[in-house]
Amino acid sequence: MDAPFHNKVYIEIVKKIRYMIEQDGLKKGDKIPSERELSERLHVGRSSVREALRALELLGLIETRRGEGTFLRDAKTNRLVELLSSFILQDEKAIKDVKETKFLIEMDCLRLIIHKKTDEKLKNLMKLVQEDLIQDEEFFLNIVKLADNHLFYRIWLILSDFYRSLNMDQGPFEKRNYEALIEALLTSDEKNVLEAYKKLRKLSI
Amino acid sequence: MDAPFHNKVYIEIVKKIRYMIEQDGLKKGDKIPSERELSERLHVGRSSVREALRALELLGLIETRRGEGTFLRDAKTNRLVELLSSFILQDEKAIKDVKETKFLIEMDCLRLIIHKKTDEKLKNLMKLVQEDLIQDEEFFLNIVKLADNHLFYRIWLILSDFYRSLNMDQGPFEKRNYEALIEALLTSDEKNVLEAYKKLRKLSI
DNA sequence: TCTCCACCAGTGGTCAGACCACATATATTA
DNA sequence: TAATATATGTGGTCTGACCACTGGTGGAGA
Repeated sequence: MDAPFHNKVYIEIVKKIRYMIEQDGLKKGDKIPSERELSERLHVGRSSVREALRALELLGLIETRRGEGTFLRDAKTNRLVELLSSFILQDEKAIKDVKETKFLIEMDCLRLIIHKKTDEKLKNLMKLVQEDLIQDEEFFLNIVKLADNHLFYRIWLILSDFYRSLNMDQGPFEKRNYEALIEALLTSDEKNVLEAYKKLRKLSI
Repeated sequence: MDAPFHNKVYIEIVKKIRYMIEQDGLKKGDKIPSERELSERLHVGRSSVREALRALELLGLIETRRGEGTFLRDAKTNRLVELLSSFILQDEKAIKDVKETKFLIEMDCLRLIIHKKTDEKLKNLMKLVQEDLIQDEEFFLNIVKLADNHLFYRIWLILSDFYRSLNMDQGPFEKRNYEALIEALLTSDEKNVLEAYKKLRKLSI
């Protein structure tokens, strides 16, 4: 119906749904119109609407509950990773890239933190470590958040999912390394910070 | 039909397609069975097959050509990053984050290059600069490629697109800054490299 | 014989309608 | 009032029907 010229209908629908979400200011957990309603409002067949929704679902951007409806989802836990990893990550190089990218971004975040006033929050994080309340992934989730760069945050989340799905042996959680990293951050000395990080990650470079 | 217990049919189909690809040893570019054939072989409706295929398509794992068929794509050009940009980046048009991220990634790539044997290619790049054949964007495209991390490459491409669309005033292309950056890279000294970069980008930090 | 072109089968793209399974709200009944 | 039955709305799936496009094939014409 809509654009037989170039784009496929379901792609148009994806865009329109995204636009709709933006317009109506929908948040995570909010309900989006039913398939039948979308079908009518957009003047397309329900099957096309479903193709768009299924794609978005596979990406983890929406969640459908039979008998209830379709809801926006917190993109944090997405199946995207599972899928892509099973299709892509056989490649040695790709795995290496994921790891490398994740570590480099973590280092960038550390650098960003140095130039911000985050002592208070760092001390809170320190407490969490000392009280054995968090481990590696959550620790760096906090770090990345402190860096206050939403893009890095999103990218890191995906990479972290990937990384987890690789089931790489990380060795035990050595608390003192994490404590040392925070201490280094509190000194605001880049060199110290990076050294602490490399020790934590057992990197040589 | 298949698993009425919990899983949705289209998810099962995704899995089976993946299995099929593995079994038949299909490579990128190869054709996968037609929608109708899959429908028969898997004993499901064609619409369910399509939902699965559309999802895989949106992920960039397959490519469909009307009148021809459905083909496996080079998984290396996955949509990981495009997804980030179209759904997540759009929400928070944090211009500052885009700029910051782009620059940090460029610096990461520079660091990566230092540890690789790329002198030859750097010298070629130097020639291009000297002969006025390239400007900023293409210059850094080369740099990012040299870093040899596909993930960074994809991310940078998106950021670069976005950055360009922001129409930020970059000032004139000062050739000598780019030449100096390459020279610094040839010295393999991280400090020199980063200083050259910061001068080029007029960064203070 | 060779070349060109119309035709046809196969493929993806889309729509409409019909069920089913499930969840919730509403009306009915004990 | 509380428990139950019904109605309605939702996603899940299948079927069959077209359309638009591609590529090959076979026949007409040179």
